[in-house]
Amino acid sequence: MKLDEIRRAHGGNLDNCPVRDVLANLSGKWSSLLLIVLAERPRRFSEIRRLVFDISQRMLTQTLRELQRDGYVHRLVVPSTPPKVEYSLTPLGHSMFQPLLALIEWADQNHMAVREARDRFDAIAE
Amino acid sequence: MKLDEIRRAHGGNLDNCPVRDVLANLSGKWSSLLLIVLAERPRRFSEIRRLVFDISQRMLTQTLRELQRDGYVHRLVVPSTPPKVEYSLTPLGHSMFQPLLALIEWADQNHMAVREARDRFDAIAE
DNA sequence: CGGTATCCAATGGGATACTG
DNA sequence: CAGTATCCCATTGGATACCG
Repeated sequence: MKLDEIRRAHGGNLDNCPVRDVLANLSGKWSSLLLIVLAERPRRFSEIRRLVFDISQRMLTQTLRELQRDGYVHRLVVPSTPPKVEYSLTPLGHSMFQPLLALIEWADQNHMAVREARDRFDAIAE
Repeated sequence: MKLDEIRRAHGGNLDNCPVRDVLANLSGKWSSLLLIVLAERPRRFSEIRRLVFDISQRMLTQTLRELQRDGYVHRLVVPSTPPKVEYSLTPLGHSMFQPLLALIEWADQNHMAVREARDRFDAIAE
């Protein structure tokens, strides 16, 4: 794909633009972290909460709903007492997670380079 | 890389977590769009503004600064009258753009699947 | 031309309390 | 257990005016 095609997809067609429309919902504070947890294996609500221990209950519910709405996450309710709810990645979710994982691995490997760039920038600016 | 390693990198080490620290700055409303424009070729301030025509001057300046601070973007001032400022991707920026582009292409190719998932979700919820 | 500065509205997100 | 509901604060981002 050519870069100018991607760029032009944005012009004149703002709400439909894939970059804006799709990536926007992956850009939240918690989305990628929840996807990492669910890509490993299906998890229950309380399990996810323990793993991402500083997320509030409100944001966990809300972010899972958004990911479910976009078709990345499946929500399975097991009616029992107490109720169980299991979250898992859909095929679409797994498909999307492949390129996302590449970006996550880049972040992991180049974390220090970014931090050093920041320190240099801040040192000059003072 | 194993998923549980990525996940565990988050636990107990919150501010240093690469996922949070690096991806957070790529998650803004304009970051990926500006990176797409600059990955094509270097551009002047006013050029970028024309291409991403609905960005405000304030957000263009601010987002470019953040990308520059993290080491993705280089800012070259040509002192002339009128002044010229050219923005371009650094080697680190080009390196990061490879996995980002894969995600952008995924978004482009699966845009409709995501929209359909949304419609189904909204239809059930009503 | 390429910015800053200021003000304001909208959104994101945390804390707490309550519920089937 | 897995949520909702409410309130409130912090951050994001848009509009406008001004500047070297």
